[in-house]
Amino acid sequence: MTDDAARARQELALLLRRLNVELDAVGQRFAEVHGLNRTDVRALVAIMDAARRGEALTAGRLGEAVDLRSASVTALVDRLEKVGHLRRVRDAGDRRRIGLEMSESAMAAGAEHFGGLARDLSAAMERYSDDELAVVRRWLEDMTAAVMRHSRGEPPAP
Amino acid sequence: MTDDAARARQELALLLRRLNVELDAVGQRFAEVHGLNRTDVRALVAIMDAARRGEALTAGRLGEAVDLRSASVTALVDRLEKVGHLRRVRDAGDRRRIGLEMSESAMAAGAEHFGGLARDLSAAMERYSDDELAVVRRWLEDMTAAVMRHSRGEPPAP
DNA sequence: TCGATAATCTCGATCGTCGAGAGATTAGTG
DNA sequence: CACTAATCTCTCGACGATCGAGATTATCGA
Repeated sequence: MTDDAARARQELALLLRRLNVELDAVGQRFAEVHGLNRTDVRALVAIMDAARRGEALTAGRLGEAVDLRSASVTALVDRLEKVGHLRRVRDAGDRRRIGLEMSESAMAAGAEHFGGLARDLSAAMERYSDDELAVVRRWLEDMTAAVMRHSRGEPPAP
Repeated sequence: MTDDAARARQELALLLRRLNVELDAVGQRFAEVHGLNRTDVRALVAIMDAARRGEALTAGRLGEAVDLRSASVTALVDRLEKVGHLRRVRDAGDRRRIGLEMSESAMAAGAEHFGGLARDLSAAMERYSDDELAVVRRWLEDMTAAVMRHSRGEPPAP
């Protein structure tokens, strides 16, 4: 491979990092607008994702999703419930469990903010052909796989 | 546009978010391995980036880079200096200023961890042609621009 | 019923962040 | 040259998020 090609790939890695930073800023902005901290946003996103899959997250599973201990989850849910983003709902089947349901207002705010971003991104992709988007898709999947392997300390190429 | 095309673009947005999460996990892992918190890592990255540009970050500019007040920057630099990742160096020209220099060990640890990731990513790009990488590059730049516009509350398309 | 298990909550302590203000140094002005 | 304003960093006290340990409530099997 040429030096040019190597440099081009390094530049892509830097561009990806830049995009990563900007995407983080979107979450940051959402947090500031709604008076939330980073963990609160991650929790709401986790609950929304679960809802999209048709599951109702329990307090315990939320703790796993955002990597917090039970004491912190209680405080987290207290915060979000106090400002009306969340409801605690005792599970009818297993009454030890606490189901977490997002309020309509929080759902709407999330959809407005992040859904709006998804729309903007989608609109920015309109100028791309199906073939081009297929290349991007493959690249995203390959990069994700490479990052996951790196995170687990596994050797690079498959 | 067809529904299929719209769904394909939404899937790309989701893939991007997934990759974003995995990249965050890499930073998280680095933090855990070295006993640092998230802010500490962001600070070290900011200092490394500045060093790569040939600048020596001052305490004030570091605060701007990671969005912390001066009191927090002092505590941050205290932490990093205590474990030997950083040195305070009084600026000779303006003796109010404190220059921040990374220690060789911290620089090496960062290069090993994040440089290794960059290598893995680069290796995963070897299977792509120049044309394909050009498409990805354009896409990354377009997405970054779209995200930045969205963050500033500006209308989507250029 | 009773002990084991599971899910959640309470309490006290620790750590990161902030606002306000102090101390030190420089730049500008008469 | 003195004096004031501006700039940069640090100190102090307070607040909030998180954690570990243990208590509480509910379920299940013997």
